[in-house]
Amino acid sequence: MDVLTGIVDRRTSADVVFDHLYDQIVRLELLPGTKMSEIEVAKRFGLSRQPVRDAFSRLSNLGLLLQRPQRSTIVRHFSLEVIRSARFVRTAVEVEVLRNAALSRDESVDAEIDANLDRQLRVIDANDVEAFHQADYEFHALMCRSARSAFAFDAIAENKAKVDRLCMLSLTSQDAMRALYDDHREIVSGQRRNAPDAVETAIRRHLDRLTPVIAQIHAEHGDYFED
Amino acid sequence: MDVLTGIVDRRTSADVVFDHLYDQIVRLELLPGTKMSEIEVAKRFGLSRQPVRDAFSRLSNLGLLLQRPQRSTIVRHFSLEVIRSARFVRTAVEVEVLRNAALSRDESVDAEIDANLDRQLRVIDANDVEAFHQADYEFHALMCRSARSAFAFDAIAENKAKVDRLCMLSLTSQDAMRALYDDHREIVSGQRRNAPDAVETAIRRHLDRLTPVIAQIHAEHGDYFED
DNA sequence: GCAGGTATTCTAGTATGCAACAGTGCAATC
DNA sequence: GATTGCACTGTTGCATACTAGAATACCTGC
Repeated sequence: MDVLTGIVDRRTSADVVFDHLYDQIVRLELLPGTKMSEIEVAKRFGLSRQPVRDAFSRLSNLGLLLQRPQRSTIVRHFSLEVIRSARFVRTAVEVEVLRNAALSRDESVDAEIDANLDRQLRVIDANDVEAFHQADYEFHALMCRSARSAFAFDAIAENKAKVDRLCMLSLTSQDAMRALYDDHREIVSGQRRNAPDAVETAIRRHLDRLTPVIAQIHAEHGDYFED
Repeated sequence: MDVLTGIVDRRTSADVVFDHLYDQIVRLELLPGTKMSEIEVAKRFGLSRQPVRDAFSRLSNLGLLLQRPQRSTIVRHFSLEVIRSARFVRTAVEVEVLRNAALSRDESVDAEIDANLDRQLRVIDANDVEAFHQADYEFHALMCRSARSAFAFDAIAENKAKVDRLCMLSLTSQDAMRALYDDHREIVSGQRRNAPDAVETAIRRHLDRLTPVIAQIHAEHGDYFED
């Protein structure tokens, strides 16, 4: 969001509420369908309704809350449609980025990428899922930088927000993490061999790995979905 | 935005203000850098500051306004960086859409596409720039539907908002419109020949036509830019 | 005449109160 | 016993008032 609002702002109460709720929603501490009253949240933070209203409005813009006039506001359900759309865009952008990166990359990022891959390996051995997610996130950011398209990562991150909650439900096994890691390696390898086609195949397969996970979550937690 | 908020809501005062200001900003009736006082706008609409605040907040989220705490809010300047990013995403999504469309398309949309192309030709002859922009917009929406990826157009439209104002400054000549029309024809032709590579080349050239236009606008209206 | 500080006047952030509307439960009637 | 009407409660939308910070203009001292 800072990308849009520009200048780093003094932190306002509304910001605090926003960050807190965002975190709770994405971590699924607030489940889809949960009723959110402005008054109740205001009380909880010791504030008036106004800053809470502000925060609610922002969360609605991100698609995390559903505000219905004169009716209660609820934590938005997952939507297969929205997820599909977000993944489509993400795939499109990643493919474009990596194609660029395979044709001409910024070699000064190579060392960071190697270090990141090493770190992935370490946290997989330690079976630290949280850390792996973090490293994965950074990997894709690094690839954007490598493609001299750092800005593209904003778009990826934006779409990530719409899918992130869902990922909290996918208990990542060590094998699954290993598969993702192998994809990463293959992508980097293809990039360094200047093999755009190989990279594209790899990234598509990489992002497709989420498909069965989503189907499984939909089957297990149908009540979290609106469709 | 309806995609995010879901249900069709009763129109609120904040909605009215939002729509009105959005329109004014995109049409460049409000120029980048214009100071926007909540109080002043509220007076103009005969409302209190609250709904105006709401509208401002939404416009900030879209990157059209810049709210600075305790300082005046202004119409956001163009940013080459933001434009670059938006165009990158747009290109990525369009390429992905059209590649799909070239591989397997929904033929039931063909007739609408043909009708749209005819309309483009007519409005070019009439030199109706506004109508051409509209037809162009619809063309790309139709191509998304043809690719069975109607949802992808949301992403395109979203990014369009960031660039749309700028297009108001590009006085489109009949020749320029004709060139765009020819691109459209070539894209459709490639699609119907199942020639994804030809389509990709065409769409990239198509979207690249904006590059010199932007450079020219930047040169002529440097004061509208923040960089 | 110039520089620095202060006071004024903007701005936005927040608090509170009122109005309008949706949902719910109870009661009265059929 | 079922159904309909009504009042009540809870919700958001909007208005107003107050606070605090930032910019500016002015005034004073040099």
